[in-house]
Amino acid sequence: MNNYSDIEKRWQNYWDKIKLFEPDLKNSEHKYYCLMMFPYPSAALHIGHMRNYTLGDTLARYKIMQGFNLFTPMGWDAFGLPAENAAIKDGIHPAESTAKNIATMKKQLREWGVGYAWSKEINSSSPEYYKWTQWLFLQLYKKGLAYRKKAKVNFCPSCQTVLANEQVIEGKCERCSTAVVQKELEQWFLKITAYAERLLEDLNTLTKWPEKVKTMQKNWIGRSEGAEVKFKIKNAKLAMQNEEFIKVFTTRPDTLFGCTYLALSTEHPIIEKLKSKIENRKEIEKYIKETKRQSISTRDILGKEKSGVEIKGVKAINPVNNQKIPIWVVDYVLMEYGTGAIMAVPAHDQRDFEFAKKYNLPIRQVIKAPSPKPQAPSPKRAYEGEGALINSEKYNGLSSQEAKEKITADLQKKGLAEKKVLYRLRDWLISRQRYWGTPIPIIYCPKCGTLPLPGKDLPVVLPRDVQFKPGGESPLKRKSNFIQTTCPKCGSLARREADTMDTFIDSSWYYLRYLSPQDKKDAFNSSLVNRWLPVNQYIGGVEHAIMHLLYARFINKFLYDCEFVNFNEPFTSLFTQGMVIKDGLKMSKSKGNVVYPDTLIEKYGADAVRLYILFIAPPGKDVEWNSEGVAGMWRFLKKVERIGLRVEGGGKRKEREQKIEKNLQREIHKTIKKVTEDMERFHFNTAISSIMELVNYLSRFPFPVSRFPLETIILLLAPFAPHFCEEIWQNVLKNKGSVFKHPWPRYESRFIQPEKALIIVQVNGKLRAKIEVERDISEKELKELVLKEEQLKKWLTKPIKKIVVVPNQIVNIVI
RNA sequence: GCCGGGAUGGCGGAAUUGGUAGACGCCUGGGACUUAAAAUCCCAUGUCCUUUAUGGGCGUGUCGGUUCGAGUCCGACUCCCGGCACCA
Repeated sequence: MNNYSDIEKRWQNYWDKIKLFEPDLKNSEHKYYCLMMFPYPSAALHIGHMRNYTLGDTLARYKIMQGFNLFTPMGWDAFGLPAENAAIKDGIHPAESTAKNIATMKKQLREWGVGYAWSKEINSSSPEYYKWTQWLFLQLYKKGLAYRKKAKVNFCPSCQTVLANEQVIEGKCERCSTAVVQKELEQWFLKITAYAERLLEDLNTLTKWPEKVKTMQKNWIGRSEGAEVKFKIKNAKLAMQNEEFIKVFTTRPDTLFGCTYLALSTEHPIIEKLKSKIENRKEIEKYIKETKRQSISTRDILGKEKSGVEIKGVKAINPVNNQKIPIWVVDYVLMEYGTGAIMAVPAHDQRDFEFAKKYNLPIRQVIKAPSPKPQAPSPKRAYEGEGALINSEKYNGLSSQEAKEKITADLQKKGLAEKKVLYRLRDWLISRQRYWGTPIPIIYCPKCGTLPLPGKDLPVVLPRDVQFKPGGESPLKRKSNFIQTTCPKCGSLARREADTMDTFIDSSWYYLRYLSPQDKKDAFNSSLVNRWLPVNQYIGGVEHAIMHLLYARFINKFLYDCEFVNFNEPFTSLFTQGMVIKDGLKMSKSKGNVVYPDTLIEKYGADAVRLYILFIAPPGKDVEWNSEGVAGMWRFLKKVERIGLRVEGGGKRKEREQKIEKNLQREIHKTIKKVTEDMERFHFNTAISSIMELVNYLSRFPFPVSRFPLETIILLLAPFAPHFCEEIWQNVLKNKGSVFKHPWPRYESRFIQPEKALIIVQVNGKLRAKIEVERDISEKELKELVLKEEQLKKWLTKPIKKIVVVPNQIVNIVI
């Protein structure tokens, strides 16, 4: 083969013609829904993308050969920030650039031999799709799961625009370097917290998800059991009747006696309330102003060194011992989590410990670590484990567990504490002050208030004809014929919501739409969806482990509760692929380290590149890209091709199989077994290497050989190198029909078992000899054989203490 | 800062359950074939020592532990990567 492009195109057209990837959706028997996370249509796809899609395609082709009724659709997560930025910068309409990118990507996917059920293609930015994203929002609204509240955004005063966290670089606007400020806006939220417990609990049912993803989700939801404790505020001027409290949440009420100060978030409302009593008001106000976060991102807030200022003139009363303790305003307590205030226990919390050291606050040990690891709070660390209470008056000697119960119960009697379960998970802020997204179907009427758009009026169409200003303010806001509308209830002049939705909503339900992308009546066809879902295999980047996968699970559960779907979790099995790294960084256009596969494909063919990309590492791991090895895969395919030219004649496959030489027979069946097992666990790299071993074995074999070994190799290789294998299968081996319509080969165990066993003989765990013996001989016989071995004599210089025998494998002599 | 993951030759990696570390491929060196080149084939290729036949020591990020036996399990640490709620 020398003209790859022609041969590859021919087979790509052939697969179209035989509808290899077009499923029969009416028949869901033996179904296999293989789903790749749909991509954002960025410019051209690079090697990193190619890795993801060949991985999915290889699995899909393997499943076809196994006889599954495969459904593997593809679509476009087409709304989002980059297209809008490009529009602002270059004046090209997002719809235009998106369409162009999609065309490029489809062409590339095709050239790679990556097949999809293109008749089911979806695009989240088309009105046919986002109409139903809006419908979904209305369902959530109807059930009280969508609500409005104030929330902060990054705002660039110079560009007059809201910035994404990504656009804030060290507190400054990425476009104009102006210091970013925070702005409070009324925004829409989805009540994902109402599902916190179920999202957590049902992780247990996801047995085919990677543990690491489940752990990350679990920690993200962050369920903690503890108590909310009230600290009274003392001030000379504060009368008893209008007592103020500061509430804190703690998982460690057992350490209450070690609490030596309270720490408040800079946004805690009590500061404003106590204003008149604070002696160092100026100082506090100055501190709050200075530390006013320049970014709303947690990593910026918690990533820097902690600081704080003591509030003078007021003290808090520790409810367990009535001790007066200072109150500090600090920058390491988030208003969003818990009560916005914490009780600080420097002896038993590392952050508090460091803070106390810095500002010379008292550190009081109240928990004694259980021996044998006596761990007093050393000069360097807090002891964060549990243990026995000390310095805690009547609770001394109790275990942490007992003390938690008892102290909480005692405080509860006095109305000073309450048992609580707290989640770290926050509600999902979905409002975006941007153009290129799904409009939120809400109308604000001066008389009737906030109203959902009636379903019959959907979709709220995103106006095409808008102006993108260099400043970057959302063009929807200025589009008066979009904003102005009439109230669906009273008919008076009303205003549309100008914000659009987070694109994560688009991607939280798309897997349902694929079954009926042209449906005009419903978002999805429940009866089809219930037969074809949950998705058998979901494949995507590990960077989506938390947000996208949690949002999709949440929306699915919501739809389940509404009885639109009858499955509780959308994705049965999840595979997270690794990233392609170049020069130590994730390959991405913004980092300027992308490698495009096109020239490699031109030189070596798509199959060699596919093979190489799957060969260099297991698909779950990150891999550093180096184009040099592609040639090796090309050589490998050439070698297979040469064997193809030297096989002999016809006969029935079964007969050919019988005639084969015994050792070759064993190698073939061993390889089938190995490749099949590797396919199941996504170890495509070792699957390929064992096919290579068989090819090496065969190429050293006296020729001609019968067709059976080569046919097997072609079948095993077909999912990886589809064009090449189809060509050999049909045009060299002269088989009728597609190689993918031929069943995946099966192995027979009886051919695999070797007669002899190779025994590794060790002395004190070090390899000293290898001997071949009959399989399954008794331990006694084996020991005798081993001890007779000449080459061992020189090692057995001391008396033998013990002999460890692992049958058919290893003998370790301990001297 | 917090959560999750990773580290094995010159390079990508293999070793699936604690049992021969380095499969397979790349790079590099040597040889065969050839008028020559390409292609192909063969050999070598962790490292050090003794050199020559055998061999032996060391070696899976660092330090320590468990075990007859550790890349794999446990503890502490270092560095790198992903995520941290408006990139998707």
